[in-house]
Amino acid sequence: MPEFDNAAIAAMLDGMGDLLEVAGEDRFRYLSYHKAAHAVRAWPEDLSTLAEEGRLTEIPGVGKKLAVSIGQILETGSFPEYDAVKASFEPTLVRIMDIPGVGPKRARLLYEQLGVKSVDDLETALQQGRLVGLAGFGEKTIDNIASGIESARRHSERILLQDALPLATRLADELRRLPSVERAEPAGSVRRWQETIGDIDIITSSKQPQAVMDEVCKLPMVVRVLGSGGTKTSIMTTAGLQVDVRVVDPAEYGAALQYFTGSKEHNVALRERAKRAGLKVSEYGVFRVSDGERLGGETEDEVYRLLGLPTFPPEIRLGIGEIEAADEGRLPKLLRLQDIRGDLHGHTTSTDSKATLEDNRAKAAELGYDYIAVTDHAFNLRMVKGLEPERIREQWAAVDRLNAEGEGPVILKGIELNIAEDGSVDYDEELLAGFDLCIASLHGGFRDPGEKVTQRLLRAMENPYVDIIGHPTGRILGRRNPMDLDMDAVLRKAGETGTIMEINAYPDRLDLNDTHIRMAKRYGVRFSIGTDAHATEQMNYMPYGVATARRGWLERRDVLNAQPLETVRKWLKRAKVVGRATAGEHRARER
DNA sequence: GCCGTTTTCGGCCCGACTGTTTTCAGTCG
Repeated sequence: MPEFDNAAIAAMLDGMGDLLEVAGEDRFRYLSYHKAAHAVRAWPEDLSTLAEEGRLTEIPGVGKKLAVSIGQILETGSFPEYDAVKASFEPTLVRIMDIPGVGPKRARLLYEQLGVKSVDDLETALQQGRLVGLAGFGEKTIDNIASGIESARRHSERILLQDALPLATRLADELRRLPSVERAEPAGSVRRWQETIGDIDIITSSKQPQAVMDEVCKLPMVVRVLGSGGTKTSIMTTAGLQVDVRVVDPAEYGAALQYFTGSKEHNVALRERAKRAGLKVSEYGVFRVSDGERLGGETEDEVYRLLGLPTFPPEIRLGIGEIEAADEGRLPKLLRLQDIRGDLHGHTTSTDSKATLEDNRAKAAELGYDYIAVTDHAFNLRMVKGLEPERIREQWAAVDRLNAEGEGPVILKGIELNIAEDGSVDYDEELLAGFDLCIASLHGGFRDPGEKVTQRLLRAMENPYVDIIGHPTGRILGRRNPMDLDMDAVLRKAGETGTIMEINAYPDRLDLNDTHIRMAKRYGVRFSIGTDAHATEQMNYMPYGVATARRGWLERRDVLNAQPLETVRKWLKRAKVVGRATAGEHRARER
């Protein structure tokens, strides 16, 4: 019986919601499954624990019925209602709803009339001309579905934030320079610093909307104009990314920015709350329901203020309880980029980086850091010339020389250890004790059974010289799935042993992710945000790590490298071991 | 299916576009 973690349960609830939608069920019934799935996915505790303690209904959107269903998923891997719907409709059928223009009604019609069960089936039916004459399928609709299949295939993979954010920022800058434009900002998932992006949204305000739309089409980065109307223009850029630029009246700018920033779930929660207060929120402003009067919407601050709420940082607009937290005064004071005082994960030319120790220190100085750690690969990672003990001692001597110069950020002697099959790490204890800090990471066995990789990590965390676990789940966005870890056990162990969890800021890792961070915080875990730079310019990745931490509701006090150097040393596990040994030696000498 | 500072029943976010229609359903964000 495979274990069902929160993500797996959420996926099953979403699947149920999709199938109920195709089945023509009541809208609110299938939405309740999606709503519960969203809450489950973000819930910071393992649902198996909640189930044991009978607390499943504490999750918003999970009532008596769904609590039973979730219990059944945990025990049997499914639940009867899901099995029943699956018997009537092919689970692959829901995938055709990913095609623009195909929703539940058309999906069902295609299934019942033509026996279409998948995207491939649909494409075949289309080529054979079998859609012609189907009720509600005119010529235009059929054309749109044909191009929809193509674009769904092309856009199935999402773009890394790293690729989307610079483009969105540059485009907003260019738009702001246009005489017709008053304000312009990226909205959507880019503004929320979501790890991957579907498409880019830019909001502009202007008194001459048509002029803005015309200018957008003429921008140098435009390859093709996909569509342009009075309020929205869609373009394909030279980088192959689709961008929607919207223009609104200056008085509506805040409401539009708020609305298009989302997330959808945040907006729904916001509107529900507004409604209870006799207000209505839309992309045009905030209105009083009783007389329809518009109360405001020129700025985002105004929108939130009218609702009696603070302006939420975009990163936490996820609809996972932030509004309730604000009402109860529980909103965190989020970590900021300027709180970061150093970077504790980075490599040099001694192993597989393009940068030298001096390069890294110079870059750290440029970034205004107080300290930096060199954490090259340890011996057992042979493919990148992991360091032998002699070369470590050479590096330490080099670090001592640079630190003795007394200029620039302090360099800490670190290492990125490899966690072996049995959970042990490189080197002997004496050498390990000589480092200022040790990161330990898994560099293989990513597809091993969950039990095995979990045990490896747990064992490593018991090691008193392992201060930090690097990129804990091993995922690489778009290329490698996270390991099948029991994250609840891992993060609990981190809390128990005082092992710091890394938030790897490398844009295709962002590992831990926001959900795991919230889970870990409940166990009192502390975090280190490291760029894992293999070239000096990659030290610029820190904002991606900070944004991930913010999405995980972290504050300055949760983060190791947001502390002064003395505190960094105190938080490391070795402060106890090495500190105790030193104190012991000291006492011995006194006798 | 969930939920309650009007409610344990009757609601459940808001608006726009498109296409195929004669007043609106389906889809989307």
